[in-house]
Amino acid sequence: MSNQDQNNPGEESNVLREDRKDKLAALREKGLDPYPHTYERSHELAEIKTRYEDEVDTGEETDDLVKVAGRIVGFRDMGKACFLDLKDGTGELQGYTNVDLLGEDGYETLTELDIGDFVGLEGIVFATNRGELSVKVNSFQLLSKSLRPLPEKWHGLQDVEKRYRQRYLDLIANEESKNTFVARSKLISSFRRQLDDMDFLEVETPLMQPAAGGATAEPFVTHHNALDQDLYLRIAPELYLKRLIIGGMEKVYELGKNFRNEGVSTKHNPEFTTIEIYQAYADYEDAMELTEQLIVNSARESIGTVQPELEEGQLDLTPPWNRVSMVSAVENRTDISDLRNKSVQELTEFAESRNLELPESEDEPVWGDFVELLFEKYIEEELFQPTFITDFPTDISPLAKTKRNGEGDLTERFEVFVAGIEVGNAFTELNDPLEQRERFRKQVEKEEKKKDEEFLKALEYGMPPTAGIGIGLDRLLMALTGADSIRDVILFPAMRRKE
RNA sequence: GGGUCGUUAGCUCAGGGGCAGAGCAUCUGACUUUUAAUCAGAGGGUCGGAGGUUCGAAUCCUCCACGACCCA
Repeated sequence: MSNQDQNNPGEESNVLREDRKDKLAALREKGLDPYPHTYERSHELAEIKTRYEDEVDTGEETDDLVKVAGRIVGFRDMGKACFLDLKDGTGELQGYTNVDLLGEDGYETLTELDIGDFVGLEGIVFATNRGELSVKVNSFQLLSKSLRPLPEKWHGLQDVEKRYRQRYLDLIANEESKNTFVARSKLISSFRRQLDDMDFLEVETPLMQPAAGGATAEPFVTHHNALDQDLYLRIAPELYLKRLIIGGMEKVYELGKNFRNEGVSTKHNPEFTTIEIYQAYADYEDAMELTEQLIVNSARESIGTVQPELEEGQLDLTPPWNRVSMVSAVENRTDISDLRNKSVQELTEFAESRNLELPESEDEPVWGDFVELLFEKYIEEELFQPTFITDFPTDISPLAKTKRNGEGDLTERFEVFVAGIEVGNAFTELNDPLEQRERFRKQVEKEEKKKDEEFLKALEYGMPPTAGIGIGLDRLLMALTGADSIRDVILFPAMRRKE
């Protein structure tokens, strides 16, 4: 058989779909509208379950007439009586009917419906002889004809590629997937609600920026035709949010996407969602408390617990969380002592002796690169219970303020790890404009100076002491649900185009 | 970017040189309280694509596409 419909090149064709198109035509011939505009339902399916579950005994009928609607996901025909499973956004409910209830014609029309079709059912609530709460259908209406078969109900949709490319099928077939994305939605609204309640203002800063700053990452480039100017999709909102602090908006947050033109992996999607929070007159100690609070509450409100059972064991988010300085973590895990006084030369030799290599870079390696390398190699994955790793090297933290006790090699910066995943990064913001200028100069020797000049200008007007927090919401959801891949928490993850 | 594995019916999967298979789904028939309904029968395939080896390729080889995992 040809894979292309004769009249519509490009349109897929198979026997199952042809059957359904024939049924669609037959319905129209009978004068029925297969795609009516609306249907007024009296209850959602979960409402009926909640209300009647304990009230109706096996074999008992109520007098309550209800109208429900949803997708047919199961059908059991017994000749002159049948059962169907109806699914709506809230749950599933069984419908029962027979020839006596619908008449010969009506019954025949009903049994010619397909799994996947949307219908409205009207009837009384009752419980079958087996005790299953059901609707005894005395009239029904087709609400939308489905032309393609759904994935098999028992095994669900297993094909990983199809689950990502056709997420709607995944959502229909795999309950856990649906639950993950419901949790995602609740997680996001929880962050918003908590911050709003604390009088933070939600703000929006440019996604398209003349220069992509605030982090080290490869940006996506686009072009504005009228301005005849290249623009970059933001890699972080940080530099704009600090301008708002400078402008007197003392508590702001932005929840949205960042874009990084780098590899795709189980932990990286080219677009990902973060929340960045800035608070004037606060420091990184305050940021740790706020981070704990936000994550604990958002876990409770999204996955419904602060002690989720994951494959690796039970995660316990109850504060306070462990706080370990990065240097001491590395010292304890390796046999390096007095790490802060080790030279780049010594650390290079140590790394070589352990077969460790720094990621490729055009810049000369600095002390902090090795501390970070050792941390990532030996400690990061072991951090199952929530932990703050504090006091990052200054030379890898260009936007963070150095420690207040005068230790210039370290900053008041932390990252927070949950279930072995880095979910957040925060610091006491560097607000000394001349020092910031110097740090940028060291950081990007070659790049054009203009890049950060507007931000430096803003800083020179004066920024109050400020704490900033960034939390990766995809990563956080992965940690809370035990997802192995970021694609399992992003509805439509980036995929290569397929012919 | 490199390595390993995968791609067979709508879905879930067997089959690894000799006729293209199973379960579910679909279609036909039976069955008026089933629930992975049951029973009997039938239809459904570019075996991811292209090339090669062979008397013969879903199967072996090469290249390509897409995906998963690991490494960078």
